[in-house]
Amino acid sequence: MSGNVQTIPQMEGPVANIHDVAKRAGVSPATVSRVLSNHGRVNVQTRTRVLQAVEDLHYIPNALARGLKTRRSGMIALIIPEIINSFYTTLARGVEDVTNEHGLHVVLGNTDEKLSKERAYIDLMLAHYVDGVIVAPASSSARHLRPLATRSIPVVLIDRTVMGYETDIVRGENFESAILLTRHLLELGHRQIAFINGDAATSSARDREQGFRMALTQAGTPVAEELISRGSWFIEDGERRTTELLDKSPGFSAIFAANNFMAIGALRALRGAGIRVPEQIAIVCFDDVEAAAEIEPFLTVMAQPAYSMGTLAAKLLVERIEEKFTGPAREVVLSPRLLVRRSCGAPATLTGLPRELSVSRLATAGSVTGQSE
Amino acid sequence: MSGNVQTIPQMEGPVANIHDVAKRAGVSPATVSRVLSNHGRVNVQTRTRVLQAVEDLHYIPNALARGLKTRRSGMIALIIPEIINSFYTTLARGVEDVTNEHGLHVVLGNTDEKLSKERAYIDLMLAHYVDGVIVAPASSSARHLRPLATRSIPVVLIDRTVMGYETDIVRGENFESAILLTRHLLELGHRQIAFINGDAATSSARDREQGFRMALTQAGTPVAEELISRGSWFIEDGERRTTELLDKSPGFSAIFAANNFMAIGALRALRGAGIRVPEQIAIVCFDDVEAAAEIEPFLTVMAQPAYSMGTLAAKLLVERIEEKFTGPAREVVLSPRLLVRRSCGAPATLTGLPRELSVSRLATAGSVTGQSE
DNA sequence: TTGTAAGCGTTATCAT
DNA sequence: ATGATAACGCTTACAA
Repeated sequence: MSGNVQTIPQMEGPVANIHDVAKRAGVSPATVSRVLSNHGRVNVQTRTRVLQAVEDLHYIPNALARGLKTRRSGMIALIIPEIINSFYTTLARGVEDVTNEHGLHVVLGNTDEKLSKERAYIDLMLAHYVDGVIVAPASSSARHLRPLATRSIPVVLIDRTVMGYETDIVRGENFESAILLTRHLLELGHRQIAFINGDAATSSARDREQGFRMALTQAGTPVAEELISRGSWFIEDGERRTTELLDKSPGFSAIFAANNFMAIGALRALRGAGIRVPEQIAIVCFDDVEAAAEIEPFLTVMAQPAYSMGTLAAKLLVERIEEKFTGPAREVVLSPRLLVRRSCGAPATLTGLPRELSVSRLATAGSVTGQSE
Repeated sequence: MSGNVQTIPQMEGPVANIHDVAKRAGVSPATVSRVLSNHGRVNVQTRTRVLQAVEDLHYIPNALARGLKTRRSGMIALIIPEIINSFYTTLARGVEDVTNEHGLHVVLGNTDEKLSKERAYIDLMLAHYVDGVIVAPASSSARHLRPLATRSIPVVLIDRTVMGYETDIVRGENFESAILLTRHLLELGHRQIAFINGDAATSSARDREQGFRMALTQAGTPVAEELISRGSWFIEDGERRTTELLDKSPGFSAIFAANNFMAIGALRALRGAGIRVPEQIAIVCFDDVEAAAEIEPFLTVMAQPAYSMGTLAAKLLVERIEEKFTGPAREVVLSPRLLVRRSCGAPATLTGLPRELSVSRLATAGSVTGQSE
């Protein structure tokens, strides 16, 4: 096995272009082009000759040259902030399944929640003339999205809003869902609830926090500012800030984490401090923790329909790309589901339980007034 | 909020090109090009004038035109089979972190374990003249990789081998690791072990199965063919086949799942059948189940160093792209780590436990003979 | 139905 | 140090 490896550039022949194919098929480049892009009608005889030549020469049309002419690439960009978070990857699967049906390819960019990376990806995609962009923005800033509109490249926002940029958006309902999730804790008797929020630069963080505050206010429970912590969406930060809260403002009996990752971080912190979950401190969060929940039904979560968000966003985008729809910006708001799971404390009762123990749906029209965004 | 949305193509101005920039800066297009691609030397005065014009016009160089000329795109493609599997996404993070340092952008393609999708992505990337490709192949087929070599586009395989194509590869050690993992079960007293394998078209599936067989043989335990099941790598398939095994060949006391997803599927199946894990049937698997393990230390796994695999593969690729290394194909084999976790059965003992309870490293040079690939 | 030729926006070569 | 000019490989009027 080791030893007799050959060098890499095996058979470094010249790459065939459309002229080579034309010559071999005895036609003009224009005809080859017509065959390959299915435009003008072409004799079935010559068509097969051309296809044969394409085959023989392993011809792959140069997408750069083609795009330079047509200003289209057949690619759409999907830009997400956390590639390791299953919420965004299942969403990506949804996008993919729809776009592939329309002959479009998805290229994915991970921004790591950094505006700078997001900007770089947008520019990259812009420069490559992608046909459309779906982006879950790392912040509410929209300046870097402008050039897309200028070039009339369709954009669909997903999961998060931005400010001052009207475009199609598919997102989860955050405000009322946060109210419900908070109420769930209140009903269990919790009064001192810590809120571990994500980056306040994102709309979802702001909406969820407002929902949290509203629920407390409605219940006549004072909002303890010292129990509200903001930072980044990552596991590590959730862990750090939970530890911080335990130090500075102990005494809370529950934690509301604004996403799944921070909930895991909080869990780590509590375990590290020798605190049992949920017996001593309960945790709930937004977004599901799929695989984890499979292994042990645990953590009550407000699960967003990630896959559907992806398919819907993709549909909106494809409609724009194919110009089936040219109207004003649309907003699709999907309702998360409250999944109440049992803790690990009572393993005997787990066997054979259905995977979702309890599901409550959000009413589409909420009772809360004045709340928008 | 609802109502007064404007239409999308706000400010659909013409897009500036290099001529516009040149005109505004009072220079020739060639000079603009020189400034932006840092080639020939250019007067510092004119340089700033050019950059000012670029700024003013929001000029973004057309990557298609540029690539058409230079045959480079500044992008590398990363093609993975399962975007929802954290093994591949953490690997992707590793790739990203290294390539970004070198000014290269990663575009990611998900093949869903389908050769057809992999082929489509390779062709797409080929057509777009990516500077390099890292691929975790869906099968051992290599035909569709040939054109990459023809165009001397560097390729690094990751996680899985292919047949008849010599190129750089970074992979986990599968054979001996499977032996160790099997031995772990044998030492716990298990004799009837079911093996839920992934797609036999992938090298990792074959190697892991061979390791499994070898461990049994070495221990003098007969290999029960009816307990070996092959199929796809997905959760659902792992679940289906586990149920099948429970039906047709009951009596096993442990399951060796060839990856994390099938282990989750197996767990589902066992739960569905009212079987307690690991009290009645134990499960071990390849690849970690990070988030899940955070929530409840569970499942003994052979965890591969996904992030490092990504960084290493990226380093090899960058070396090829920058032509720092032009030698023969290299093979990097990383050793997984056996993480022995406690089951959920004894929650009282969990508090404050370190996250990795026990770690054993593979010897680099194994004692097993004749085994390669 | 097919061929001719111009042009997409860059970069590279050659002058100046 | 900078400018003119010819490609790069394709598509698309327009001609035949």
